[in-house]
Amino acid sequence: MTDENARRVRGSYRKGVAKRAEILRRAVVVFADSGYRGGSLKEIADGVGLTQAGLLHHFSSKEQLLAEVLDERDSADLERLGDAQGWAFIQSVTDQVRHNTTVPGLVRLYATLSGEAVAEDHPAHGFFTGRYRRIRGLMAGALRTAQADGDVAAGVDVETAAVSLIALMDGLQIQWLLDRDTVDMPGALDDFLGRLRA
Amino acid sequence: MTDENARRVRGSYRKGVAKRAEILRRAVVVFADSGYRGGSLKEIADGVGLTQAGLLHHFSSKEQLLAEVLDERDSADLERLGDAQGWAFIQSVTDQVRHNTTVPGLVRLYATLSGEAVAEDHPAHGFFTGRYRRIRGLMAGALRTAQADGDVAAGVDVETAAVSLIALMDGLQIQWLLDRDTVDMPGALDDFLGRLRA
DNA sequence: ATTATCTATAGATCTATAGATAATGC
DNA sequence: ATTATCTATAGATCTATAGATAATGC
Repeated sequence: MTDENARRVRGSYRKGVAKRAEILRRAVVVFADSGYRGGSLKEIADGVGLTQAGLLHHFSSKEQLLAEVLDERDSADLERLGDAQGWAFIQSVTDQVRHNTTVPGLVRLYATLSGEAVAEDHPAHGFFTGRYRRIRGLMAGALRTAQADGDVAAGVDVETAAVSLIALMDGLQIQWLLDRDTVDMPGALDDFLGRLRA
Repeated sequence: MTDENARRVRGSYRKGVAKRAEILRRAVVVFADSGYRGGSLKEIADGVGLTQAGLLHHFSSKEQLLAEVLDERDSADLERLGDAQGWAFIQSVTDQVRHNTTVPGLVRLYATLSGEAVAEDHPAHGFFTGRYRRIRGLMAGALRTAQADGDVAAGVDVETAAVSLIALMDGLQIQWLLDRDTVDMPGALDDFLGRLRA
């Protein structure tokens, strides 16, 4: 009875693991350029030297591929943020924004997908709703600590400032993507943060 | 020789004019919900009681329909802004944001399309690039006047403030669309403007 | 033996065009 | 007579599945 007939599962070969990672990297680029709806599996598959059917051996559906792209990017982002507290956390966010100016592809991924995902039936709708809620919480907590430390002015409403800070970053990304020479993301952010300082 | 053989052009019938306007209204809703790429002519046509081919009698292509939707919305927005100067202009912008909370469909149209349109080959790419450039100019001008009038603090860099103000509004829209109960767009905007005041 | 990948294909769409018919109004 | 709208269809896609072949590694 103990799995006498059970098919032995061997797991992925080395080649498969590498290809899977390659697909994820390519999917980021394609979804960033064309969105989820606009980007096709064939385009991603072509970019990694597979047929579209070959790609679906690694991911069972387009939706699952998107989910993995988002999860991967999300944990990478969280990792990069580190575990700084208070004002140091806010500073690490501005470092992130500065870094973002060197990776327009990733910036475009979030700008494109978050726009698409405001539709309630979009597969990433829940992801973005949860992500914003989480980031607002992190940001509000950091601002609160910074305020207690005397780094942020006493009059600042941390909940509002958290929403606004995130909104500012998102909105700057859109303008920057459309006009990179004119829009100075880190500059605008520093300016905003300067007004919050104690 | 003077148009002896030229086909006489009679122009649209009353019914046609009305249908055309109806299509434009419906296209706003569909493009807002699904974006340009995701929204189909059939969906728009169904919504106004036409076949997809019937719709294309009024607009020669999907791209032309989008262009007309954007032009129409743009002039409606400009009209609504009025001709206030200086701080009064900034105030009319906050009125607009307050009004926007009652028309989520229109908010979604811009949020969805501006995300899609960061792709350089998107038919609305040029529209949004130009639109942001124009709005930044209007906003910077109003802030400069307000500063001269003593309504905005002397230390404020109006160019940066213009970019940031627009970015804030756009970013707030995304968060608000995803979480309408949590995000207070006019509140966050007032808070930001309060920090600019003299 | 199991995984990786391919070819072929079903079944949905989608946009745009051609050509026929119905409605409108000089 | 001209506009409005329909049916039919060409020609592109797209995702997902079935089943065959090639590559990998117990």
